[in-house]
Amino acid sequence: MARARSEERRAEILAAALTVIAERGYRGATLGAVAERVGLSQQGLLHYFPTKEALLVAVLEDRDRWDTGGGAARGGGAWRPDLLASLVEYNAMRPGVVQTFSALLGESVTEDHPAREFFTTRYVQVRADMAASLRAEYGEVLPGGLTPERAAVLMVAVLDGLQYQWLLDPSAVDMPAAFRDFLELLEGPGAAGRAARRDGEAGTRD
Amino acid sequence: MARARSEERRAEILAAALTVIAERGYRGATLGAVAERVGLSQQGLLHYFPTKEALLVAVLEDRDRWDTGGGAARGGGAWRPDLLASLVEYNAMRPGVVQTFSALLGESVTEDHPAREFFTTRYVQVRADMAASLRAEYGEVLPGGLTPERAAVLMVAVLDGLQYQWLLDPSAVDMPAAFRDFLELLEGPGAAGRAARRDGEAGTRD
DNA sequence: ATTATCTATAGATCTATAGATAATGC
DNA sequence: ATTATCTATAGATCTATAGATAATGC
Repeated sequence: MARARSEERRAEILAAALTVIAERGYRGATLGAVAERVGLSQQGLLHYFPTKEALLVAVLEDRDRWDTGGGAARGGGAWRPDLLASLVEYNAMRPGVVQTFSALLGESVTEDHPAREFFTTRYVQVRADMAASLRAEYGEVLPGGLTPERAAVLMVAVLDGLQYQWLLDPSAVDMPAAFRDFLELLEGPGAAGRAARRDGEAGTRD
Repeated sequence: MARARSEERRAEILAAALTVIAERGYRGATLGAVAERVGLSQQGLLHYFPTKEALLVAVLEDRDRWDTGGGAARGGGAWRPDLLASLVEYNAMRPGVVQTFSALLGESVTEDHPAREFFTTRYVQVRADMAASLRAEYGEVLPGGLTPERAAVLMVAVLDGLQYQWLLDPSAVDMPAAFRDFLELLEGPGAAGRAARRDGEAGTRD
């Protein structure tokens, strides 16, 4: 019971940290602000996460579990283009989470940032997984003419870049539609039909 | 003479601010660190820029002049795809500047960030200028099938997104090559030849 | 007068440590 | 014993204001 309580508390704290980081970035986030949101004193929070950096690491590990933890996600299938299109649609409904990780990604390029290695390692793996998915689907050359590896770099770039434009000006940027546009460039005309056939779904996109 | 001295000093301070922001972001940058780099006391610096925010605004205004100030840049021609390809190549040689603005863009999505409006306004205009350039070149539909407006959103996303991947792991990402890949997707095969003909240059890309 | 700088410092914060108190689990 | 929290506080910073000093420009 105590253990369960404790886990609950930690989860509450992580959720609060997500929110505060979205509002102010990691450097701007204060332990006091996170604690207040949970209804703890700042020192009470430090009982669960002994340092500010430990809290950030926990936030990042949590994300890692989410992204790669699900059964279907393991082994390269998580970053299939059609699943990504759904992910983008899902993300467009939770600006808070997108804002947290966009703020962290932006900060992570500065020196000695505790999230830097996380993002670096993660992108190596995400690009590799995407390339594998694209290769499985299209072989060595996509309809648009790129190799899977070269397409993967652009895919990650589009995903991240769209988030910034969308966060800054949600009404000016239709993030899911833009991502679908990009997929069509990569996959050539008829991509929507191909995806629908594979999933056994009817209906068209766009 | 006093005026000239003063302008020089301000320029020195702006250059130092660029560097410190690249290292630590705006929130992490301290006036003391900027001042030290110029060889001034923190209070001496405040003589030139009365607040930290005033210093940031000056950095951003400086960038605005750079981007849109040149004669050829005015009126929409600055964001032509072929010029962008050169800009990306140029940027790949100055990671410091790229890092400054990538860090600022990342921070700008957090609440009440003093650069938020700058980036929001800027992106509206950049997208519009790009769309105008693409329309002038291709008309209502690009070879890849997108309208100029829809292509512009993706182009900005690719530019920003590639910078993060490249800053985190320069040896893993060939930023200029990736951007050329994207242009070929947009413009279809033969884009390199088309650009070369327009510029009266020989030679191929890629 | 104005400009360029400096010393001193007020007033806010922030992280993290120390040590106490109360409740829970063997 | 261990867990969950709290009060108190040390030790660092940070921004910005106040006021002094020296040099430059009319």
